[in-house]
Amino acid sequence: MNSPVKQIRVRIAPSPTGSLHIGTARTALFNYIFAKQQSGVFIIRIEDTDKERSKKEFEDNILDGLSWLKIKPDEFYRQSERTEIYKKYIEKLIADGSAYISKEEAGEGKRSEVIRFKNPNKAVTFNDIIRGPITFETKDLGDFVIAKDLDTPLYHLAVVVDDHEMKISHVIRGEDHISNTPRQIMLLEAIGANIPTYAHLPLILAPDKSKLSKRHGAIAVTEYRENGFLPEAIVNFLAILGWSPQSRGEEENVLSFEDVVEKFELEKVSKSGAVFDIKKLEWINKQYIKKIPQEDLREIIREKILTWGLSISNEEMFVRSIPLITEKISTLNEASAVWQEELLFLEKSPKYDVEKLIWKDEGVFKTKENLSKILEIIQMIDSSEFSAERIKELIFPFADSVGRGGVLWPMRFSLTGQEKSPDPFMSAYLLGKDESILRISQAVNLLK
RNA sequence: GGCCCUAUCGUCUAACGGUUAGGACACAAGCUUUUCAAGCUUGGAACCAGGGUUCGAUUCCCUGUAGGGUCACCA
Repeated sequence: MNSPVKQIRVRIAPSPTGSLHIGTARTALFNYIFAKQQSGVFIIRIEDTDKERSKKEFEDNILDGLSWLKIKPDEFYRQSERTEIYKKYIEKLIADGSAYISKEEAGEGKRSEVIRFKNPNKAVTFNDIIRGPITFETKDLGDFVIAKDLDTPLYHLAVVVDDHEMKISHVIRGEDHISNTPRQIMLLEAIGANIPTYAHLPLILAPDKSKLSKRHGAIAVTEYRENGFLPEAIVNFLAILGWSPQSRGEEENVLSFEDVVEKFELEKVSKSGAVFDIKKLEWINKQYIKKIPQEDLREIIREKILTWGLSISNEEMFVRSIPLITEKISTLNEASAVWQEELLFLEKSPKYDVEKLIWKDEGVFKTKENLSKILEIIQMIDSSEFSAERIKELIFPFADSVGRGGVLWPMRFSLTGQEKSPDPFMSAYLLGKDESILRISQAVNLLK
């Protein structure tokens, strides 16, 4: 039989009982990448059959997060709106003897009747794309419950009916679902459905190698957004966590979404769990920050600084400092920290103890002399060519002639009054010629 | 505990029987800035153990060990 190429249809099936988990995001991403690559259809299916635990706010959070990561569904469903469909299947299953109504021990607020699947007790084997053949003996699974009643389907039933109705071709999900697969295959067979192809992704692990969970800190995608990570960086990081592009020695780490779609191979996804390395995420994020155009970055950084309740009093100094800030930060939020800690001297005139101007045992007189000479040099520089490079070029010969420490330290300190700051030339450039002259003059006057 | 999955530097990984076991993050050192970062350069760092198969195993098979997942009227 010449079967035509089957339409690829995949889905991500989050249950809205918590915020978008980083692991769910990765599963969604891998499904999305696979769909894009195979010209398939990507479906988001909200699995909200548990009325007690499902919350609209979580559904919103999940959808927002996915949309922020630019993972957009071609089709969207909500299980709570499909009760009638499940009901038909449950009735059919009961009618043909594949399921039965079971009387349960009443007590402790539990129901007295549920609907159980009649386990045929057989060996079920499926061929996992990532792991190869996996076999289970289903007899120890028992007659599991598939619904509380005709109008209240449970997880396995709803998944199976939907995967069938939605013609899902590939089920790509987390490794924690491997043990659910035999139950679902038996149900699929019972309703006469095709068995989709399965691919179980390795889990994302915490540093202690256990499944990543709330107690390990940030796991919600929205938290990463709030902490100044870029969606492109998260997508890039998640894509190479458990998968790496075919390489000839040199491995590429910074990949655009298009690159990933082009190079991705589901069969090449690794089998073992991967520890979530925040340091690497930060490094990747830094690479993406560097790609943002200066003007855009300026406004993003401005917004970050202002929302932190900090002020920007001199626009020119602020604009000049953007490349420096960009170079230093690996998340957007760090911009405010840099502004507050290392660039505070741009906001207010330095206040310091006079002795701190003196480098080691240079002495007051020598320091004053050096500072005066620096002042002289800076005054000579034309405002139009007042750059860190130019200042350095002119100060260096002098500094080398009398000893660098005695020149560079007082220069930087008189300008900034801070223990930590950019180097003296950059500090002078950021302040501008006039302000630099003013601050160094003040330092000269303080030295007596 | 039963069942299932997994096993290369600290971490993410490359290698598809023969390599000085490669890269990235992290780490260390040097340079630079005589501050702190960033940046650049260099360096240290791994095949879980034992049996097979083979001329030859990190690679294939088995056993052990270790780690993980899962055992709901949750998903």
